[in-house]
Amino acid sequence: MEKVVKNKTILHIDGDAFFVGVEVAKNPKLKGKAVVTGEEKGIVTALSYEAKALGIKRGMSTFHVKKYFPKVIILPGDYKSYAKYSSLMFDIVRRYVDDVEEYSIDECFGDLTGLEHPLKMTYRQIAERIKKEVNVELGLSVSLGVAPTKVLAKVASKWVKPNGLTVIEKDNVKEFLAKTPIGKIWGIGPRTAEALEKRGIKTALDFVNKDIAWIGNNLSKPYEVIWQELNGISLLEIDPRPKTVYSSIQKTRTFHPATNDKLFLFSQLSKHIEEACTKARHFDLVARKVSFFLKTSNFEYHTCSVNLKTSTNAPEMIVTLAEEKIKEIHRRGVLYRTTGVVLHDLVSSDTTQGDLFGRSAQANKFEVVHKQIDTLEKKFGKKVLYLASTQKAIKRKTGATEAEDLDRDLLFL
DNA sequence: TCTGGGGTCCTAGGACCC
DNA sequence: TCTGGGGTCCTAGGACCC
Repeated sequence: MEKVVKNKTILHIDGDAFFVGVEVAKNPKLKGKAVVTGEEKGIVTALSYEAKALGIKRGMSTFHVKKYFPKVIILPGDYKSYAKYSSLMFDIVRRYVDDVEEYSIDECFGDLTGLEHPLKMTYRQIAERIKKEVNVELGLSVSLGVAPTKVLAKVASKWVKPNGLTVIEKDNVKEFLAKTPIGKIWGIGPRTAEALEKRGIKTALDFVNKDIAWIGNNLSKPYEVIWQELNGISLLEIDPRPKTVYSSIQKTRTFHPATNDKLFLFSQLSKHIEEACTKARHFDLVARKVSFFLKTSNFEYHTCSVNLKTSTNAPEMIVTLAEEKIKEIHRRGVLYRTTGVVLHDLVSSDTTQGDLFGRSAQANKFEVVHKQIDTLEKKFGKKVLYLASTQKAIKRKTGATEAEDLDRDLLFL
């Protein structure tokens, strides 16, 4: 049987300066003002168009903003609200579209294919309705793109921003691609863009005009997919599954100044392990592999990873491992700016394997204890209990006094 | 871009096995 | 002991995304 390639119509919605958008929706007095979020992190994580116009950029330190742009309003991130508005936005899309992929907190894709007749609207009209309802009901500004593939829908939603709606038809794809620098295409980052530009490929149209064989010979597989998608052939599917399955969980932290203090670095790792394990327990996942890294002030990674004999989400054994392994990767005289822990090969913990091959009794015992601690912490707030090895990281972070530290010492496991 | 934090996927190359 | 060739599995690391 011949495989029928169906023409698809994909919708992409992108929140405009989403975090700030939500802040304005919560407090309309902020409308039209230069607003940034990220106070709690010390760097700008999102900024209003008015702030952008002043020359403020993402990643700029809030200290710098305060000093040079004293009128800018700096807000702490309110991630609970962002998540709430996000899911309200996706719900509006689901009024019209069955298959919705929640791609990130402020973006989703929807498969509009075949909805013209049942909804008695053109694709553009469907998008207009969704946009209007998000604008009116949530007070959020969003930009929408409608196109034959996901990659083209991303091009479309970026075309007019903020508050735009752009439809790319099969026949006018090339007009859009001619005006799109190759590095702006979803999936083509700075490395690949630079390599392509050196070979004379500057726009997405230049890329599409290359032979598919050339792409295959010079680039890796994902770029062949991008090539097809830009040519209007839909290969990337909408994945409507809720995003609760992680294949890895990581916790990292950068600190200043960079340091060589092994004990401090270890206790940072210890804290990361606890946090990562807490998240794993929340999703009932256990890790089969864990890796640790130290990042130097030159942005080099010193990594090591370990396969766990017993998969687990309890931090004790992992912390012991980290203590050994840090000796291997830590070097004298090197300054480190970031520490990180990644739990890999996560599998559901309730797929209880037989005792022989499964989790050891000890791992299970720890996990049960931690489940109880999790409940306790939900009641009394975060960080009621933590491992002794994490102490130094907590101390340094909060700048707590000796007396306060002593108080907390009583709660050690 | 003087670079925060949390994810995914792909590939080259080594180890090991006929 | 030396010689092929081929397959699979795993690892580290790169590149990309928000």
